[in-house]
Amino acid sequence: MPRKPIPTLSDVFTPTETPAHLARDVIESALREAIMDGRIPPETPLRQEEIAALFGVSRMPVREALRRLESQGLLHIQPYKGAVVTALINQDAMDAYGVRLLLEPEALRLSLPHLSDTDLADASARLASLRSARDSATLARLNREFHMALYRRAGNARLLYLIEQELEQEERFLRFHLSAMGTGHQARDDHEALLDAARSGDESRALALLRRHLSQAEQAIRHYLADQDNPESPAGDAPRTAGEPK
Amino acid sequence: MPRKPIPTLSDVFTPTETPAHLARDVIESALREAIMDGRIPPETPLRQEEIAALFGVSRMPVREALRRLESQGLLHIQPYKGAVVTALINQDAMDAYGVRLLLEPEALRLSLPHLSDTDLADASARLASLRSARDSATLARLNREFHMALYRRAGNARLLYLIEQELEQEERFLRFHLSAMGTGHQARDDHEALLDAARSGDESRALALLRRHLSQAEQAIRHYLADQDNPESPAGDAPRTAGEPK
DNA sequence: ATACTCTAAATTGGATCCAGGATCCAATTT
DNA sequence: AAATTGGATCCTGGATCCAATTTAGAGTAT
Repeated sequence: MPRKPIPTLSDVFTPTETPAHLARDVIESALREAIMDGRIPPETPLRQEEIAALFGVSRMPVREALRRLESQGLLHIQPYKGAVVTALINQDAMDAYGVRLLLEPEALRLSLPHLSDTDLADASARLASLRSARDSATLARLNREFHMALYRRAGNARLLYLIEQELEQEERFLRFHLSAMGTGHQARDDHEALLDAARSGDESRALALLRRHLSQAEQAIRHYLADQDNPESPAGDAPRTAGEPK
Repeated sequence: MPRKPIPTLSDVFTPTETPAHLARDVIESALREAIMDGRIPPETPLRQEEIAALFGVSRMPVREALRRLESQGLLHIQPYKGAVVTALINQDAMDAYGVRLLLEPEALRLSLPHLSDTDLADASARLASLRSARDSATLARLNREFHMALYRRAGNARLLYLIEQELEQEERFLRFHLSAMGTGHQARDDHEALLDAARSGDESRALALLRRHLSQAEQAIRHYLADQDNPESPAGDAPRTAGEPK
């Protein structure tokens, strides 16, 4: 009996050459999903035996799944000590915004002339959903999908792959911290203007808007992280990662 | 007597950061090396049992090593069919040059003001070695090291990581095809001029040279690949490498 | 001879077992 | 009481065994 396949967008890059539901693939997808949407918070140690029991398999497929997740940067494995979920975006990882400021405008520039009405409608649909969505997880996902919809026709698979990597990292961060940051409306206006520029095919305006949007997002996160590390107004209590061992 | 009577053991023993030589890590490194320098050519199927026997271990550490190499893009694994070494740069992978044309000039721009005499000496040393090196493997490696030496001070770890990834792919390709391409001297002049511009801190000239260098390298490889696929003198041709099975 | 079917060998996926390192805790020492 | 040590326990790394799948080959019918 084929189990319900877990829809992962990484399937976009691996053209579903794995029709069989191998345990290791099921576990890998499930763990990635769980890590990405925060059900498994950062710093959580992953015990092979525990996961194996959870899925009703032996430790073997778990081990192979963990190895792959490590290569994808979601886990950190130390010999004889095990795997822990990697931390979210921190000050060091802010470098990614510098990279995105290079990659995404170029992707948009390449994609703009080839965007179809369907593509624009897809992006618009995400925006509409963004307005009504309440939970951070959905908001973060829609944000990524909106951006990718605009870049989709860039015609450079490698470029799109790298951008998606960065966007997934941001998504994971936003799922955790978006509500505490409270900059959703800011980004919404940016998105509206960006989509409008894309619709009219105004390249220079669209690129300028995207660059500004990314810069502001970087600044927002940078300030948020700085406040986390050194809270000046401890009114809104920062949910310090308690990390209670289960 | 203020003299310490007994030196601490940490002074006696160098705190080596790599104490454990796990089989899977040894195998992973060995296989990557072998794939990168061409001892295992593309399209080669890798049999777990064969590799295990070669290293005198069981299939288990081999399997974990293969998993990681797959995530790193060196292998392609299909369920129940096994792992094959991925093909080298092909027409599809030329996308990478578009990405490099974005990333590397930015890295050079960021790095240029902070390059020390030591960094420039390192780059110069690579150039000197490039002049005397004969085999493609060494040439390809020195090419990568020369570029990275110039970018080293960019101060954006993520950017440098991505560039290194792309350079390693190119290195792997060049180890195979550099001798057949015969464009080594072309690149040498580019490198000389680039290093000169970097020495004088002439940012705009250095960036222009780098962009031209990358564009020409892309064109050289593109033409080479086109000739491979569609040779002007169709004599006894090499086995056609069955393109996209789509 | 060619195409087809079915079987056996080859190969990978997964389960179970054992060994070695890491961690925690009590016992001993200072 | 604080620190060190011995050892019990947990967890991971690797080996071996069995199951599932693919592939190659023998055999048969057309």
